[in-house]
Amino acid sequence: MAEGGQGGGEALLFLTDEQLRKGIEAMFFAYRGFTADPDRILEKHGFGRAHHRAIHFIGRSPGTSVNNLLAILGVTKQSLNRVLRALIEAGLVESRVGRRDKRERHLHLTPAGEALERELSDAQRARMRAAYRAAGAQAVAGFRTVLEAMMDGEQRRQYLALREASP
Amino acid sequence: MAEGGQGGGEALLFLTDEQLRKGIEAMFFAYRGFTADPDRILEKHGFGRAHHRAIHFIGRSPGTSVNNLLAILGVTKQSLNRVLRALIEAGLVESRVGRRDKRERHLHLTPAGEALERELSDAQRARMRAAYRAAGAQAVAGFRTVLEAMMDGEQRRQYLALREASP
DNA sequence: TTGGAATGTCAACAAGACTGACGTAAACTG
DNA sequence: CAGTTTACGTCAGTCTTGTTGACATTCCAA
Repeated sequence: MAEGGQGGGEALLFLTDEQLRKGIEAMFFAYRGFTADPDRILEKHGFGRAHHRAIHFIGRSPGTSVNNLLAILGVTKQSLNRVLRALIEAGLVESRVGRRDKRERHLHLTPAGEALERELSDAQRARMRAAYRAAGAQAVAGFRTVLEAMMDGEQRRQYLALREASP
Repeated sequence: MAEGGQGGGEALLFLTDEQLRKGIEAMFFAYRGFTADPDRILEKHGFGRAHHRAIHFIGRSPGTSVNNLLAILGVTKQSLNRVLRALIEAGLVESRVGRRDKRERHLHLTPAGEALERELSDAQRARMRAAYRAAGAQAVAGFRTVLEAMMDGEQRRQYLALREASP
């Protein structure tokens, strides 16, 4: 179908409500699959999704400040703080007082934190890899394109900022 | 087009960890965008995401049983019951005793429930439509293909079952 | 130097998930 | 027909993760 060439075929785009609804439901079910593996691992360690998100983005941007993490995660600082405290107590995250600005705390994963990060992202990558393989390269490109278009402006800005960091 | 993605280029599929990570982060940020509009509407009415999910799937499959809804949503009956009770009290959902099997309750949206369902799904469809338009037809196909591949087997079964209902 | 802004912490609360136990009515089964 | 299973509802208690509000510390600029 849609051999419209990479022109992409705006012309072929018949968007019935039913098709849109399928997209919505696909997001719902796929997101559950997307979080299923990490959830199982986290439970073993007594953590939840909030901890996963913190670990992910600290691992992604070592030395990030609490405020920066706050902006990415879109939660209140009090909520993040609880999560962070648990991770620091468990010895997975280290919080270093800023050298230039002592109000800031710079966050890093400890070796144990890196190990859990790897365990979590290995699982998630394995699922993503399988899905990508099953779908093919063109599908993958389309997948990313639609997801980016679905973000709010601010979210897309943050997403692309992460992208820059490691192109 | 799913199979082997013919032009799709399995050959072109270089799945670096970095690329996979981008896909993971895209899911994270896109899902936030995906739920942002409904969340705003729900707040006005004093409901949450859990209510949205129930409303969506009742609207999708009118007359569905509690047990069926339970399976789709993947929560406990206690959790669903709290949500359902609120929706029934608010006059958005009606629970009818089954005719054939009187143990069952068949769930329907009232006119008010349908109105809220429409308000919610209009918002969500508008975003989905904009994303689809921006991405093009091929991207849309790829998007759905990858999402389906990302589901667990049971989830995919349920997703496709909904699909059948209205092809 | 002093007051405001930024950063982070502690405390209390709410939503929404969970488990476990129990009750009722209807349907099924030997 | 008696006993078991199924479908649903409810009460009670816990956990995670979000929320506000109040407060301490640090920096910076008037």
